[in-house]
Amino acid sequence: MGRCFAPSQAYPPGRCLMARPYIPHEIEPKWQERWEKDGIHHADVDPNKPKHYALTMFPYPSGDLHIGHWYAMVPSDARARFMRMRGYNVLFPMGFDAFGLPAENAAIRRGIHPKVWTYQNIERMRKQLRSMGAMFDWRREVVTCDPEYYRWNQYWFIQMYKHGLAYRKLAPVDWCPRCNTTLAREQVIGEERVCERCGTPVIKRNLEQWFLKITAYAEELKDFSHLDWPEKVINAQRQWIGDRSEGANVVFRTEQGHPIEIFTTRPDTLWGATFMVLAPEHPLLDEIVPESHQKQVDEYRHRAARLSDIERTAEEREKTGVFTGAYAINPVNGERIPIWIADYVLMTYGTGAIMAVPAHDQRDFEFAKKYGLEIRPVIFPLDEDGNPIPLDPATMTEAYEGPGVMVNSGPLTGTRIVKAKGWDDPGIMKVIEWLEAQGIGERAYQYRLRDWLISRQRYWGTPIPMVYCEKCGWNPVPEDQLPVTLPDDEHVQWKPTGESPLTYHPTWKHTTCPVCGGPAVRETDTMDTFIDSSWYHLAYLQLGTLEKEPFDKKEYEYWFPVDTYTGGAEHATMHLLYVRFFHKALRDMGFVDGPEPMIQLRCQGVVLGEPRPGDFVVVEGEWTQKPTAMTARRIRVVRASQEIRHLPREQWGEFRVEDGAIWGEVYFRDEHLVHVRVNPYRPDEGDKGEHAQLVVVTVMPETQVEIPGKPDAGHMELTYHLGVEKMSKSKFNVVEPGPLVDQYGADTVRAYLMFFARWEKGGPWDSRGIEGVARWLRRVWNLVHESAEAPRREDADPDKVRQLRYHVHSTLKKVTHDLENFDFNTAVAALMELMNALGNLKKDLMGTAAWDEALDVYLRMLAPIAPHMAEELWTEVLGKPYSVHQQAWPEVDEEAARAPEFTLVIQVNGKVRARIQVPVDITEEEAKRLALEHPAVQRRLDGREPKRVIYVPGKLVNIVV
RNA sequence: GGGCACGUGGCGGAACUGGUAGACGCGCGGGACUUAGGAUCCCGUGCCGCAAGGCGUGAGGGUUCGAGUCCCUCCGUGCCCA
Repeated sequence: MGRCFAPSQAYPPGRCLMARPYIPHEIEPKWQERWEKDGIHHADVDPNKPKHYALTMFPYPSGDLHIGHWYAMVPSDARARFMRMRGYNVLFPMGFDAFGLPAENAAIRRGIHPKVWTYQNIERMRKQLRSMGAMFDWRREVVTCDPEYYRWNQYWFIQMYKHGLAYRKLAPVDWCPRCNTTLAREQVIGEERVCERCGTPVIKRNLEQWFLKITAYAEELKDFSHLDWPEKVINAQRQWIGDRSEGANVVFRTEQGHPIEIFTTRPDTLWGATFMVLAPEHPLLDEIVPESHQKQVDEYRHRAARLSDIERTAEEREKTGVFTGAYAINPVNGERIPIWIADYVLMTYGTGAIMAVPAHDQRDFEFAKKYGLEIRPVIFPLDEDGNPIPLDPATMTEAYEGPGVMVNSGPLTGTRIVKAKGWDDPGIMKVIEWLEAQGIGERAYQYRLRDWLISRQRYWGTPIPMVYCEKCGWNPVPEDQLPVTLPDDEHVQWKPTGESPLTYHPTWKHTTCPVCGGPAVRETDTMDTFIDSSWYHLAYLQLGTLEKEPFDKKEYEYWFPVDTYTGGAEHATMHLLYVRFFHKALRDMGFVDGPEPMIQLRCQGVVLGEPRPGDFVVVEGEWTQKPTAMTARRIRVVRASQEIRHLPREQWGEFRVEDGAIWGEVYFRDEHLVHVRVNPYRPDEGDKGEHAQLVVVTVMPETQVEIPGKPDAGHMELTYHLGVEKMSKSKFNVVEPGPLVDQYGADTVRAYLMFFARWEKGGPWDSRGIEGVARWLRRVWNLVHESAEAPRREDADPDKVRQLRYHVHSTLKKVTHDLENFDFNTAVAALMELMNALGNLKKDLMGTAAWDEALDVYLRMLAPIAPHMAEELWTEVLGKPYSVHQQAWPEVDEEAARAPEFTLVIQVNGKVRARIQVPVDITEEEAKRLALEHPAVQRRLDGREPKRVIYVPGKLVNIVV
């Protein structure tokens, strides 16, 4: 019988067995509409069912859904579906993280309003998301740039402000002195740190900004005991938060009386402080530097402002600094000590000022040696008998940072310092108590974690709901006046100023003081967009409007917390930390409860671009510099290098220079040049590219370019060599899901994304591999169609039935286990394997009851992975009750899943010598007997007695000679 | 410089608590069916060897009856932090 290409509508039952081809775009939109219409993905509170809140990170609406979005969301969807089939009431919502910079940049560059740009993108991405066939409950969608959403950002902020968790403080920002504006971090370009627009070196400048007190939760955030999160993420957070350093805050004063607070872990060395060091951007410098030193201070500040924090604090770097001409008074002994500035002190770290004790701190020691500052030991180490060993500053080669006894320390002289670290050192504690009694210092601690700076000098974000009045200072906007909405009239100007357009708006910022009713101005900065994603998991818990409440209390009580959260690990120290902080802050303010917002976290890997070879070309032309540069007369693509590489080596051809022509692979190309690599790349011979010889070929306007199949091609169409790299538009290695879905259908793309790599690992995309998955699904499609037409039969061979049921139930067991554990690739592999087994058994069993069971189980297992095909085959082809997605996950028949026999491995001295099939219930004696009798063993035993015989039930017998 | 991962065929990857290395798929080789095929189906495919057999999880060492898996040293790659 020939192949029958009847279109599906004309598919006549009972004829043409393999007739109906699998055409995904005929079934996928159909089911998507039906599911939508029937609301089968709606998740509603149902106290009679166990709940499962599955959440996957919502996308930024950048324009188009990337393959990375699919990679993150599709397996999450498959697992949510799996959980639903297992009897859970599953909530799987979706929304858009819609505030952010790209929208504003589009406004600046193209004059399109960020709101218009964003909502257009959302519209497009909604459609694309639907094409995935995921079970999102769209009724709960949230869009963070919607005033109904961001009013709650403002509400939370005000609550935190009222609870002392939000405060305002001076902090440095990057500043372009030429454009006279602040710059976002991404606007500062390269190692030279220049302004992206004018190329002027960027400096740091202080600005009043809002902070959230995440450090108040540092200790609790380091407790991960309630979380089932990847070790990698936990480690990153732990390291990010850092250890608590315990010490004291001590207030020094300048000669003029300005307070300078410092933090130290070694208050016991206070009497050895011989100078102070301030960060170059410390605001006090504007007041205390005398005229005589102004110039050198300014110069130094200017230089320091250009370095990154990492460069400034690198340990190996030599410390630099200058004297400010000002002096401070050491509060413990009234001594006058010089104030220096040095770039290794950061404004963002601690208070931006340190006391320097060169005798007992290595960095201070090096600094003092370099600039000839006094080194005064105030801790002497002790010898074995407990007698102090005096330190002589003249002969010290490094700071003494260890324990000992305090000397030259006024009333505390003689105090023992045991550990030289932390509050459990009684000596240090004694010093702190003394400082507290004197009113010059107090216990304090610090973490590596800094408070969360949320101010952004940008338009497209949540306005910070604070108002400043000359008389009353900063006050929150009254809650009944929320939301403070962004103005979007014609007065908003999209100037690339780096400051929020809100500042320049003629009327927006002017308001009245909520306290005195007098004139006041609004905060014109907006919030960091990470605020938006810090509580969106709560916002999904509503069916109506967010107008009255941030989430529905009943919904909250049922659904919260998130059971499974999926997304990228790159958010480890940002979003994933902020969301935990937010939860804890909200909990302490009485809005939510429980230790953590997201119990289980799983992170997908990254889909990298496909490695690809460059075109193989023959270039004819004239050498301009033999043998490294030539001008091309003619460039001809000869064969894909992929093919070349498979040729035997002797056919590869060699580098030819004598006749003005070269043959090689394109490694790079731009408008004027093509780089051709003339020694063929031979990875299979260990060639890592070290013998590469590149010829730079200049392309002239009149150069002929011949690419087979492309008549009018120019040299810009030559493809060039690309290894495994992140996908990026400029490298042309971006895989777009749209065309893939058009070609293969969403189910195939879904299945391939689950199959091609371990989900948590990711890896390079391989466009050929998808064919294998497509073939598998087509085979399933054909098999089920064939089965539907097959005549019934009762003559099943019991042995074959046993085999079939073994395959079905052992696969079911594996797939269940794998989906549970996010091992999507092996789940798909198991289904492929079962498909192969079904293919082998079909002639014996198709049409029997056992066969029906097999297909039934198969389609249920397929449903989470290829939802459209499973539905079509289940409902339409087999005529089972709609919908397959509302069916229960099948139960494993443990009896059937057990193989009747297994392969017993027989080893001699740990090396495999034979394998025999034995029944599963074989006894130890029997197994050992069979092993010892085996000829392969006898031959090696050669009459000797085995020293030992090891038996591992169900596995092997190892005979030790 | 520190921390954390990882290193398996030509390729992507399997291998649960140490127990048959290479499941599944790609690619490749052969065959069938076709006017033809890049469609479909079947067979083969870690390496060496005609075979018996030997060798194989980055390199070297160790623990063990037995190591891809555990321990040590080194090399390489990736990510995070400084």
